[in-house]
Amino acid sequence: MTSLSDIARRAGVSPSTVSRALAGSRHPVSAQTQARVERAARELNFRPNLMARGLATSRSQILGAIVHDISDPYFGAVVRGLEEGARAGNYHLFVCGSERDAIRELAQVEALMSRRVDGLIFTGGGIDDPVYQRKLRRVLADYRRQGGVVVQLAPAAVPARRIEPDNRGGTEMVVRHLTELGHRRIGYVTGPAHIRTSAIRLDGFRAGLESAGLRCDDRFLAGGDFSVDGGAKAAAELLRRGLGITAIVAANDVTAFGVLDELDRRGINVPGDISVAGFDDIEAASLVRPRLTTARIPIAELGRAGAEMTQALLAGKRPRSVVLPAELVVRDSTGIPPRRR
Amino acid sequence: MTSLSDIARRAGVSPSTVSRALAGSRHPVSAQTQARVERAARELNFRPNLMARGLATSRSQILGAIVHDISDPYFGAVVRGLEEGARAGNYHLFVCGSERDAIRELAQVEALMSRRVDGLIFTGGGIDDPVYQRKLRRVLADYRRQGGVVVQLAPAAVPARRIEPDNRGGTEMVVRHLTELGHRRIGYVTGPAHIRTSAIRLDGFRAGLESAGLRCDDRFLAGGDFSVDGGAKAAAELLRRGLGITAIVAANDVTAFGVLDELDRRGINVPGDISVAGFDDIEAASLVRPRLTTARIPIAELGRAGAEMTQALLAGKRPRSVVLPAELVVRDSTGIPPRRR
DNA sequence: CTGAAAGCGCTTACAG
DNA sequence: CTGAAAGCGCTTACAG
Repeated sequence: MTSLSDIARRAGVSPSTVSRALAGSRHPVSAQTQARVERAARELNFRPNLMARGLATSRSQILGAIVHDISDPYFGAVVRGLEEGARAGNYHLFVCGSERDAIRELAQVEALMSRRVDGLIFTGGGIDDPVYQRKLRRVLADYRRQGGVVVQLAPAAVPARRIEPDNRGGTEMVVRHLTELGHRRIGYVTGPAHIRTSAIRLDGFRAGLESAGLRCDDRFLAGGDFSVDGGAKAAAELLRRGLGITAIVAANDVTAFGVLDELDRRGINVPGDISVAGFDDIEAASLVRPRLTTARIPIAELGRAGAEMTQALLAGKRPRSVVLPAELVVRDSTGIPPRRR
Repeated sequence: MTSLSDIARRAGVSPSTVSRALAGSRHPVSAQTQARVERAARELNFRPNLMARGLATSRSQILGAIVHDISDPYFGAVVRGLEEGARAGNYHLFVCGSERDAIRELAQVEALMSRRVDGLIFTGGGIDDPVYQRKLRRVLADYRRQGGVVVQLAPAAVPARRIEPDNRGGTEMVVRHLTELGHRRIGYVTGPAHIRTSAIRLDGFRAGLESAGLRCDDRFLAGGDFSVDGGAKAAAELLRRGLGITAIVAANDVTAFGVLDELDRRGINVPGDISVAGFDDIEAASLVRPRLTTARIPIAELGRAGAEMTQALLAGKRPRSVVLPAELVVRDSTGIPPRRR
């Protein structure tokens, strides 16, 4: 592996000068020397060792992202945005999956800290668990003390700068859409119980019902986990309860896909018999049939903005936390309730 | 930031000993010392600086993966498998998107090399472009010379150990399925022209037709790019040509979704009027309507196996390249051709 | 089993 | 504008 000193020798200058010429230092270098060094570097195919540079500068130029599930299309889109934003600022991106597990998430944070990532980005909702939160809080305090910054692109379980979608408002909008269509018996499939996002979207659901003068009966709630399977099972459960439901709101699109699938399997027409709505507006939402009504979040933009906010923090700026509005997208999966049941 | 020497001081031993105690060295350490060091490390909340370790050992314990598009569900699943496999071997994973662009891919490879990743994994098909290939070949030679290993989870454009799905055989199977149903006029939507995978799947398509005694007319081919939009446009193009097509095979599922969407928009019944099939069997394939007939690849397993092969190579083993068989999954999007046109 | 020393490949005050 | 020197935080022969 060719190193700085190899270039130095070939260019007939000192390693210090090579470093300054190649690493874009603010220290002046004569045009002639600059050219000679660049030439030598090119000829020797020099690739600076970024671990060495990182050690010397105590800046890794790496951003660490923790996602709940890398194969979930929502996180895929977020990561895409993050990568764009990171690349634009000359950062690399580490992606770690937590599987929404507190232990694993802590392990990933520790690992990222050992890699000395400059910024930590939590892309999913925080985990509601006091023990975990206490530990995380302590670890992040350490991290900040050493100069790290942390950003969360979802409701946080510990203090952190945030860019988050309007989970509550978005869900309320979806519910309002349904109540305005005339629905009164609306079921809800939650997200995983221990994730903050789930709680907030559920709040939105309740608020939506209330503002339509409806009360929220717990029997209309079924537990999901942001997966297709979870959605299908929850839909089955809601039907089993025989509540005369005319609409089902799912905590996210993926869950809604499971609901649609289960209803289809049972020959229940959507939206003729039951309306279905989701949350997120991932690409597949307009590919399923019927096309899914949902609350749209600008997912990739969320990622890009997250990377930018992280870099702003690293640059010493004080960006404010922001809430991104959700937008109702009405497609074919919602309609007026059936005449009578 | 607390370092090895801090621990050493607190435990009353030398940094060398701390290193040996904490990094799982094969060098013996007395049980007593071991305990004292571990205690000190715990008390001081020690997190070893992996950049420093990497610099000293010239092993980063990082695997670098290059994907065509991180938000594509296929690559999402591959990355998930890769991460599992990497974690199992105590490696971290860097993920970089190339957008199927030769320039950007080369830049990502260079970046990963600068990070001194131990292994390089190309997850998508190689790019068919002589200039790019020459450059890549040279860069990879450098990389291997410095101890790096490279694995490709798809048809490679340059020499590399591979684990690849049976792209040709899988496509042939899909075509055979259609010809056995009675289809004779079958359209094909290709993948991006410069990607090797596209060429091989197209070969499979042609071979499938031939073995059914049909000849492949280029008018039945339309160019796609592995995107929904590309699939939709290609379907429109095929219809515009008025060839009396009764089936469309798409180079991948995502493309097939676009085809389905376009046909639906035009009120063309699938599979009543036209059958549609894809390739990959990503999760969404069974969520669209009609459910998509496709050739299944064990995507996440491919990723896991890729990470394992990379580690095997790093351990000095000589694993053999393997082809993973594809499996025909018949769902609702294919059926017998309509009586007459 | 333990430690002192050199080295990994960079950067950056400091001196000139 | 250039260079010598020290340092970043580890590991690992080498000596004992």
